[in-house]
Amino acid sequence: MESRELRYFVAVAEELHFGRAAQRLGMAQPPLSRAISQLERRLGADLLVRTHRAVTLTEAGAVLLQEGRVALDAMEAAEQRARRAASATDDEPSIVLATKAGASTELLAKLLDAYAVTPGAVRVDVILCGPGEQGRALRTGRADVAILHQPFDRTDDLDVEDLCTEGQVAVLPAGHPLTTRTTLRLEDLAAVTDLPEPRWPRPDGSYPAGPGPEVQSHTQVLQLVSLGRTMMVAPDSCRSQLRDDVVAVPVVDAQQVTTVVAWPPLSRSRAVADLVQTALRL
Amino acid sequence: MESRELRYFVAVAEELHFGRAAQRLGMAQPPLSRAISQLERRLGADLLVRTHRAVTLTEAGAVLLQEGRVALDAMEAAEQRARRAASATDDEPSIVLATKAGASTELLAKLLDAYAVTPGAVRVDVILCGPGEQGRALRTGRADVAILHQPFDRTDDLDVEDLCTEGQVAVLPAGHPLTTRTTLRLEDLAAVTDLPEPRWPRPDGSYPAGPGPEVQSHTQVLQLVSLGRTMMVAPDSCRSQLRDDVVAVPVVDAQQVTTVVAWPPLSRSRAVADLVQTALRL
DNA sequence: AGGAGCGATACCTCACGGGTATCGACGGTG
DNA sequence: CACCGTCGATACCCGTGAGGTATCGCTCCT
Repeated sequence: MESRELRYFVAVAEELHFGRAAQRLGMAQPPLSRAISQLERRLGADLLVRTHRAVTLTEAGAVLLQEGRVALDAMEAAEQRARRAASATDDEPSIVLATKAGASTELLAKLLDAYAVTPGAVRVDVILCGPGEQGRALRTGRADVAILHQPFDRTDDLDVEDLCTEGQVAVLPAGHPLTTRTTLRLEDLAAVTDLPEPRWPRPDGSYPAGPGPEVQSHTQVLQLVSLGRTMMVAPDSCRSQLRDDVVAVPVVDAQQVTTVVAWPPLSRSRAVADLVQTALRL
Repeated sequence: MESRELRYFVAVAEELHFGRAAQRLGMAQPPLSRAISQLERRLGADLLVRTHRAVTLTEAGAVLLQEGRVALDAMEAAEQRARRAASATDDEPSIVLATKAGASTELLAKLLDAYAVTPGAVRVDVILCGPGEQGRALRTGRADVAILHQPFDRTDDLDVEDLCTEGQVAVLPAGHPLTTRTTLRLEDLAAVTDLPEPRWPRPDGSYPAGPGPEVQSHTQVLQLVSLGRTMMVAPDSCRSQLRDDVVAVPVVDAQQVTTVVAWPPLSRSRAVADLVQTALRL
């Protein structure tokens, strides 16, 4: 099986629509149809069920989608890591740390400062990912180490170490009725209809449907909160970066959030090991 | 990057010789040369250093070799698992267990018997791998679960559970001088020059160089031992299957061998979970 | 009944993957 | 020191197949 065929299949399996998948792949629909049926012929198995109205996955298709994503990530990781190894030979070596845009700034700053004075420290590039995308950055080799948040991020195929656990707060516009409370419960938030949740972009740049505003950064969200256009639920530690026209109220029954440092298994980078050690000492 | 290019690169990186790699890939050397340099151009990085006398890996090449093997295994795993999911839809479902040819027969028999009476048990196909190849069978999707042996098999990217730990014995022809001893040490075996270690085939079917006989199965080895042509070091439990014209003598300072059951992370198969549970109860 | 939506089919084109022949650079050897 | 053997790169040719456009056939909605 060629990776091209697998990319095509994953696109169709995700979109469940040949036309849209072809568009996403930047090609016409007929060759895509043909490539998929050729793949099915080569595998000797049906992957998709085409009823004229909808495309659905067969059992084998579901398996190939799940395993295929892993394989494509591994392909991309191989390419990225080789690229980075090459540039490390020319320039100075460095590692890439992935974190959620705007999260845990304080912890991260402490970590980077502490690591910078470690003997043998290398440059650390920080990339900001959309929520839930840090793990993928690790799996595709765009990052060497990541800060992520249990239980939101999948970590089943990564090595992790816990850093800290904290509760969550609701961030609301100053003057909102709920800001008079000292604590909130999830049901209180569910009852809030005038402040829809913001919508973050998907990896491909498109936005999910919904009533909330489209956002790209945390500062943007805070601005929208202070304008009374949205609200946000975030870990306690975000309070240190809040503007004074927004109010944070603890949500007592929100899930505890554990901040963890994660890295790909098999990582044999000295710098990553040092950085993790530094993180654990904090 | 296409998987074809990666396969080509891995072949060259492993052979460190374009001609042999091309032969292994079943193609001519010039297109292979071209494909590799095209890959290097696309990555924007040199992967190989060609001195007219030898081909060596650059730093980036070494990274791409390591990561590329993982990625190619993942590609193959996706294909195999999809194939098996398809055939499971038609026929009855089954799982594949990989084990080393001829090892732990007793334990395995007990395990299969115990699992067979478990509610919801499915057919278990057993495949026999060359030494050290069970892990690869898991990683490439040819097997769902494997019996392997620490510390010989790599398990860093697999989930494992220990089953049992035992010492090792040297299996010698009856009448050999060392069979008068009740215990042996590794240095005793190293001093044995008349009985070379057997040579097992590599995954590609070729044999490593050496003085020992080429073998494909354990019975074959036992036959050769009884003929006084070779010797073997194996876990204690192999004693139960020995012919009476060979003698097993404990090797007191040989590494302890732990038999483990292993499966790919992310495996969400009910049958695999049941089999592992059964194994742990033994 | 008509039209819109969507995947499959038919057919064409050309880029590229793969083959053969050959070159060029080096190293061992008589 | 000239010769040859080895090995990767280059030049050139050819056929396959990936991708494009046009169109069909089926289904559902109005």
